Amino acid sequence: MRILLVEDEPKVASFIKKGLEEQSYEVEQAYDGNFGLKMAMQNEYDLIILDIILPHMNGLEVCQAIRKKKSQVPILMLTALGSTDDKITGLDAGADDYLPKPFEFKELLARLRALTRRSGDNGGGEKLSIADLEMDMGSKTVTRGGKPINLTAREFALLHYLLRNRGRVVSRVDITENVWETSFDTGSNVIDVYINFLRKKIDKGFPGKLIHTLVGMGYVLKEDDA
Amino acid sequence: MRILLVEDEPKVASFIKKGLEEQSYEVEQAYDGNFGLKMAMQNEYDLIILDIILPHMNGLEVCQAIRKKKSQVPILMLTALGSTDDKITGLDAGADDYLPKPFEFKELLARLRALTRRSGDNGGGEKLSIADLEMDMGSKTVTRGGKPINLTAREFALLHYLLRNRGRVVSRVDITENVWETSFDTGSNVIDVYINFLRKKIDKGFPGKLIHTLVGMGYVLKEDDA
DNA sequence: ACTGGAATATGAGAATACTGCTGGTAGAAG
DNA sequence: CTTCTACCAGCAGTATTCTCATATTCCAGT
Repeated sequence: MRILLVEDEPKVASFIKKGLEEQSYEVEQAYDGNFGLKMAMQNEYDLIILDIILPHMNGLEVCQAIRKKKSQVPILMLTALGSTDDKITGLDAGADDYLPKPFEFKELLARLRALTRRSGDNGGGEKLSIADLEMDMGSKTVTRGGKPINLTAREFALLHYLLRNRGRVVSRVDITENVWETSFDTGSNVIDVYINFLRKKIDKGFPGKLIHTLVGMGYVLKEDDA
Repeated sequence: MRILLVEDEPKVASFIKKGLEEQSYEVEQAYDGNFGLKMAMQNEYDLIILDIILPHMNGLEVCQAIRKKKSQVPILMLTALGSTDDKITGLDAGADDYLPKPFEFKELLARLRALTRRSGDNGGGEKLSIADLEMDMGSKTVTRGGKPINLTAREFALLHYLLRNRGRVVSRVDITENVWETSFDTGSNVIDVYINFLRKKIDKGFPGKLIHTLVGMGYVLKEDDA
């Protein structure tokens, strides 16, 4: 879990950093707005903690700049200003939460957990399932109806993505970007082929298909409707 | 934007409801935990505002129950308790934000915007509806009166466009540009044909037509006037 | 009302796009 | 060297999209 901490007061910064590292978060720091924005643009973070009062470029501007880039990183705004109006400005600038100083460290942690829950930290022994299909992220194993299923890395990644979006239709573009991580359209049919692999391993021989095709739209992982 | 408000004090409830409706949010109410949970399960909301102190089942329990169902609706916890520990419990129970009473209404609005922005911009669980017709963008499914309706990609796109502009007349040119994405007039009648397809699927066999023709102008999706 | 021309609705089938699948290649892993 | 994985090419079957020809409806101007 990588966190970007943008805070100019060295004392506060190192306090937060230490505390977060104790919880085994990976923390990178920036000491002013400009630099913070640059780091946010160049790297991928799971969360950004942003002080409002910063040299060069204030937190609100940084926040807006990040959002303009369509980035969806959760942003936690941090500041000494406690009045309602400031909070509102912060939240409207695109922040996801707001924490007034002084705060208790455990509250920071709690809000952090709330913000990152969604982005799906798959570090720990997370388990995903649908119907009688189970995927264990920890041991990278998949079973259906108790039977273990052997998947290659790609197959696993694809199934993982489908599982994370179960019930939602995912287009080929979605899959390309999230599983193959190339935004370029190679004009190939790899995805079809892999869907076919998965079908053979997951659906074939089991009652109730899980992988469904929506022609012209994409694929869904869902239980057959009753 | 549909909001579920779970709050037992009538005064507070109606205060919030009124305020939200002024901002043209659609608000539904529940007066205790049990009922709130039931409503949350049976309907789709864009956001849930949950008081912690409730009769029958407190807000924390409701929150956990909702999360257990894998539902990702943003939840805003509301309470008189202001101490840090209570906030933490709330956030860890699966809430996305926490607002201590008394609060200023505009702060509630700001937090609301922050919470709904996220679910809105991932294009995901968006839902559109008119009368008893519902469209779920996530699973690309359409139902009328609860009955599932199968649409092809093109039909879905057309209905989506009509739904986004429900109540407004859209011309053939509008449709060509927005659904077919060609600004060129091919001189064909594809649109008529597809309107006809849609009619067969969503109007035929149901009481009350939704698709209306305005000769010389275009089409509208609207409920029959009483 | 009546009517003729324009606009829209509808049915059938051709044209097209999409998907499932097989077989094969290159390269990595063992 | 053999096996396994990732990927590509291409065909066949099928669902979808579109065209066209033919009703039907609409509406101004009698």
